[in-house]
Amino acid sequence: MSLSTHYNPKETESKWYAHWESKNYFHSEPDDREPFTIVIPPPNVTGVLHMGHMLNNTIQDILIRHARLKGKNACWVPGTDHASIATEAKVVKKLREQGIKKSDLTREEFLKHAFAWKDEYGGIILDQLKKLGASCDWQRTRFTMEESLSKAVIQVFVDLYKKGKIYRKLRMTNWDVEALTALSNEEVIHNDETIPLYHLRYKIEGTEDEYINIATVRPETIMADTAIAVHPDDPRFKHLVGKKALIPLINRPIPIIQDEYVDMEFGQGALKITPAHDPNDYEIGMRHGLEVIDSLNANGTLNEKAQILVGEDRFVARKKIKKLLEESGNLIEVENYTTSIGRSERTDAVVEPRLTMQWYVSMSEFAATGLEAVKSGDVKFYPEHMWNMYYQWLNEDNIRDWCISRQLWWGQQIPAWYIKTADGGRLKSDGEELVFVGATIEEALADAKKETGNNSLTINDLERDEDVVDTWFSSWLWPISVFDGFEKQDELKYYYPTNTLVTGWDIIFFWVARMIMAGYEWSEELLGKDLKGKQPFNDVYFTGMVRDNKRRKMSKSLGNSPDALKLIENYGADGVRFGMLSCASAGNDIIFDAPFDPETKQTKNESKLCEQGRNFCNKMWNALKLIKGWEIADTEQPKINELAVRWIKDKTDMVMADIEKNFESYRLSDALMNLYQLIWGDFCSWYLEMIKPAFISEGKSEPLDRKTYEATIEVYEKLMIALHPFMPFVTEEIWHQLRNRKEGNDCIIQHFPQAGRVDQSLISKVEKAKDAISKIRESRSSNGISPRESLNLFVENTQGATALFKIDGIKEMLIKLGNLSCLTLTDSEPANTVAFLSGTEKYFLELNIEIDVEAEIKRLEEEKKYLEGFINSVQKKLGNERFVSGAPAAVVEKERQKLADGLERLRLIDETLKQLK
RNA sequence: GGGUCGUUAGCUCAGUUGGUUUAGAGCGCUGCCUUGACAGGGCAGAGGUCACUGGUUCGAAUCCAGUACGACCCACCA
Repeated sequence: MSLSTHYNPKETESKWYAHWESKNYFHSEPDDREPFTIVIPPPNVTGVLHMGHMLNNTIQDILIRHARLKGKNACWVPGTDHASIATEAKVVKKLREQGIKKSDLTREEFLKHAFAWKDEYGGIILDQLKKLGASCDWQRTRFTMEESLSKAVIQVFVDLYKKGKIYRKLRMTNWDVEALTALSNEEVIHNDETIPLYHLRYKIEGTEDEYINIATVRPETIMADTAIAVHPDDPRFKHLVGKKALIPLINRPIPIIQDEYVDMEFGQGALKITPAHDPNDYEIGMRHGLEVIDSLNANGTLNEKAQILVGEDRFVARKKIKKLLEESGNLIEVENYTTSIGRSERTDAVVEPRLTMQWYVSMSEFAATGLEAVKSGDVKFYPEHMWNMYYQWLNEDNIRDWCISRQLWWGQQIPAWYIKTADGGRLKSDGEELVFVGATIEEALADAKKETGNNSLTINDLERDEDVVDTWFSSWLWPISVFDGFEKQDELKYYYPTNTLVTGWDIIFFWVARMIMAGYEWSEELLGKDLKGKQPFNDVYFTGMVRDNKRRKMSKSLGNSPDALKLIENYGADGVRFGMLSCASAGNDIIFDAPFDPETKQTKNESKLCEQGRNFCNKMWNALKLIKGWEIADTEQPKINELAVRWIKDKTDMVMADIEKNFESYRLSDALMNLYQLIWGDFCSWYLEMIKPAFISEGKSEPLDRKTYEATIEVYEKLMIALHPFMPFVTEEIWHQLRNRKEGNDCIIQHFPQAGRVDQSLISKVEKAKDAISKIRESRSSNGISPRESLNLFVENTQGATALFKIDGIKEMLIKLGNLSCLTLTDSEPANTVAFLSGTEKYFLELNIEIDVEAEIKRLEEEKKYLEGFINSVQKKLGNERFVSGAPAAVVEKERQKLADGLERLRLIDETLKQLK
């Protein structure tokens, strides 16, 4: 069988993925092995794979495959998130395109459409993960809105309510006027925007031409003003305090009050107070007992309380009122002003502060638990400094209660009921609506009967809260609920706590912190004394954000993200995995190198790093081709091969120790580089050249001895297993090409190579030989001698040289890789040669050409200069009494050795220079 | 306003708790090498006063302080 010159990832990848799945290698069931568990950060069910997912999931797959090769019971649970706002927005948009309005549908009808949408588009992203090679246990695929997970949400809600940790309250919240729902603070993205700042004057009541001036960016809200505030210490306004000002256009009088919140320096020094439309104004209003006038509808249009411009959208109203104010003479000036504007993360609508009744989770206890979990080391962060950000979110000064209700349909409906009254309202007590929380309506009814003493109540008298809970209120249970842990604990007992969470730092509070809190809240209740730890995961590996070469976050709207699937098509999944990883160290944002095409204004689906990954696959493929092309004979193993085999085995073992260390500290890109250099550099460039049989004639070469061949295959196998977590497809393919395998003997389930004992002195001797070979090549190169021309080489007969060449195979190695006709120890400097140093050995290469003595002298003098500088620095160190007495003996000894070597080298150069001159 | 991270070769980054000769990798660049595994390749080479200023130390890219620049997070912003 002949192999093509280029590795073909396409066929190979689909072939092996199907094979692994058919063998059920990704599936995990509890058994007596040690588990290694990862739960996927569930992507949005309607999402498509982007670069962030690629990075994230590549890392998870590496950890899972590594654990599997280490003999652990590896379990990677995949799934998707229902992403309430984003998905609902998409569904609404699609229905609108079909001419269906959400408001014309019942809740049930809408959900039917939403689920139909989910069934059609949901899961695309999971199929895309398969292309990447993700070895998820697909039989365990979960969805945050499926029955079991929804039941858990309800159970947890009821539990927290009973524990007094959930409450309902009227508060100023962030309102998304497009999605028509409240948002949590974290769902609002603040960015600086430049907008007009309007300076207005309000006439003082009872005067003809006295005014008080204010500045506002929201003139359309003036009709809801209920006061003007000035600073108590501000002399400019002292005489106005207690008087009333008239709101322009509608002439409603409002009091002028004093409050320390006002910044005297800003704008006009006086502040209009609009309690319904600004959180700070609301606070001030509360302090002064001001009326709250809400002049905006939920959809952002002005209502009848505004008296004018009723029905206009707030931004249209802003433009129109500017004109009206101008006409009425109340507009003083308009200036451009840069301020931060909050927009909805999901719909990009400018967020409106709005006073609404919402459900909250009380966070102070949760936050303390969350902090302690990380502080105590139960949960470890990689990189560690993420603690700072975590602390900043959770410390008692910053923590805020979590608004969990959303005015949407796509999500788990809040399990709370109210008692309907005859007039269509809800039964109140002390002005507050009576509410009953229970897992079922019957439970709520029982409570209602008890509380009201009215035993004639039936379920028909109850109406359920319309709202659903925040998506994160289901995903914070993910590490428990994916194992159905709230219903039964058999699997939870085995898999919990999970091992590593791999996620972006941007959701450290949204998700990571809350999962930790949920873990501490419920795991012990569920697992009791069998608990292995309350934390949902032991380690959190934070990936960076993937950015473009201008350091902008990659996003669809900017067009600066390459198409993830196209990249896989172009470079193979292994190539892309290599590319992603080689620029990703934990916690640092990664700058992905895809070039920008100014013509299409899109990022090209090209990447130098992925190309390098593809080339690496090709390199390994061709090494395989070389080995498989050799004829094997039962001949005696030549000394050079024996040495080469010993060296590559030791070198491999040595690197395996580094790799293991790097895995332990999540230095995955370092581990990959270790392997890259070992395979490409040591194995291909050096080892294979050392053992490569001599060429005889066209298409024919000497046979290779069987012993070397077997050893080579063994080493190559080891390399493939070690590389498998990073590049699973190419390694599986080569694994099968290396030998005829029995059914089920696959790379994915081998044992990860152990680091063994290593003969350091052997390794360093071969390194010396390699150095001498490079120097021979350099001499050729700089003197214009072809590598094909065999040359004579002499070595100065010293103790060091004898020791080196005593090693079986070293001499042959130099002859073979340096293309020498002979290598001779000599006591005198041979004529017509160029000299070079390797270590403290002095070599003389016979070039068979006229030697340019001048150039040679120049070269040596440069080397001498460098050496003198070096010796000088070492001598200075050793001449320092405090160094010699203060530094560890080993360090001093090393310096002495450095000096001795340096001096010896200097002597040798001087010697040659003298001869040349 | 509070905080975090970063600044090392033209570019993207390592540098594992201060000592591996006077700092490494990949890409890019330069020279040479094409019928013999691989041009998606080979060999060799050029390229860095480790942002700056002080300090600690026998010794600093590495530790400390300050400065500058950049990125980000939180809060506030009429």
